[in-house]
Amino acid sequence: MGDPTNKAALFDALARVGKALGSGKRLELLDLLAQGERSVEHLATAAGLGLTTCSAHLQTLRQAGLVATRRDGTKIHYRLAGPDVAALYALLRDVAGARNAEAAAARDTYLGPADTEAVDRDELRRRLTAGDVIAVDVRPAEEYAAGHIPGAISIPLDQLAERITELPADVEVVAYCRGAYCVLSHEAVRLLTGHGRPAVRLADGMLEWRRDQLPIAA
Amino acid sequence: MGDPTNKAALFDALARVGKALGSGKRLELLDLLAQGERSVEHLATAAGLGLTTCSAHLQTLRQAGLVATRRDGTKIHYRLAGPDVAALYALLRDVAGARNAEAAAARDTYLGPADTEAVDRDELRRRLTAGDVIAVDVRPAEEYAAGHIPGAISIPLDQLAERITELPADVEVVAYCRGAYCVLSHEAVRLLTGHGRPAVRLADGMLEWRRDQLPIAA
DNA sequence: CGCATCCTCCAATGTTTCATGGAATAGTGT
DNA sequence: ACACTATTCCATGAAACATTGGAGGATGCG
Repeated sequence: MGDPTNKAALFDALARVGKALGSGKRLELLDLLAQGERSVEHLATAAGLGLTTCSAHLQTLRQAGLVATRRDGTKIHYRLAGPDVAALYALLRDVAGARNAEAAAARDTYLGPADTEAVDRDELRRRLTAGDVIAVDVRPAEEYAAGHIPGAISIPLDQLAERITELPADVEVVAYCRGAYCVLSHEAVRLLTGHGRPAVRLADGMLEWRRDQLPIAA
Repeated sequence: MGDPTNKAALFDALARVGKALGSGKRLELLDLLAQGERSVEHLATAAGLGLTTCSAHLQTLRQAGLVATRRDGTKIHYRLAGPDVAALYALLRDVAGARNAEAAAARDTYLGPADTEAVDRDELRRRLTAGDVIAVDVRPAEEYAAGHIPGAISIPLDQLAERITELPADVEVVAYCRGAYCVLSHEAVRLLTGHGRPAVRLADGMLEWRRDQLPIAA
């Protein structure tokens, strides 16, 4: 009863998924894929990887069952195998942030000084329906196109400075991005408040919005 | 903005937690620790590891922040750093089972033929309050002592054959164990039905019971 | 204090993984 | 068929990891 060989085989099989989560580059790829499907080349440049290196990491993720592929002409688009994969990534991130001091320190360093005010999703939804604020999606345009918070407008961070005039000067902006560990909304709020615009950021982002199955506009 | 060095440092820090989940032995240790705290020696024998090897794995888990220690005399007891760690382990397990064909096959091989009937938690709680069934915790006695389903009695699997007479012959037994991937309840139900006793198993176990914050008896 | 227990640290070994560049493959367009 | 693009496969050296035995540190007991 309970053959130790089978038991080891089971845990080793589970570990293959764990191993796939055991590389910063692969986690970065998952982070990108959580926003929508992407070609290999796009992922490589976005994550700062060599093409073959990126492909190898994607193979690892695919063998673990975490991502799936779709062929479109000569391009191959990778995507997360399912919403549970995004949830796993988010939980790994949250556990690391809560339990691992180094991870928490790295997060705080990356996100920069805690000088930006944040609102939670309930407050955003309440104030959005009240017409009190304007939600701005500061992620790259294609991520906005792959799904965004209903009512939000898209101004990618790298266009925000030049397009700041598109925003009404007297309505508060709520900027959001990929997720709680994404730097874009922090930068956006700093830029906006630096220009004297009232701006806060959403405490998390699309990753958590999708995870909790809130409505999404396409 | 968004220093790539800091970004890499963040993902590498998250990856340290992922790496900790990238070994079958470490997952087995987490599986055991999810049932309650344990000494190093106990963990080593339970997982079939050398003492130093076990200690090394525990150090890895501790550095990742997934486990914590408590000294009691010469013994050192390890425990999960928090309930979120158990949730992370459970989700990894579930994602692997759902997305990775090898993991699913390994699980099915380990748990044996699907010849045992399962009930879910709602049904168990309903029938327990109705006095319709008797819940039997077939985990080792110390895991029962560390917390169990209210109303359940403890008959460890390795004592079940000799203590079968303690069970009323005409009341259905619901056996449960560590979790959905634990073999004990499967074996218990096979043993009981093999003796002509009416028995089913709980579809999951204490891991999921704790995760969903259901009441626990001590 | 001396000794036993329990565990961690250290060093050495073999194994696995990672990054990279070149070759091979699949699909597109001419 | 041919060139071209996008990606995977393969081989290689460098780095990281797992396992094991023995030394060492902390605690408890007589």
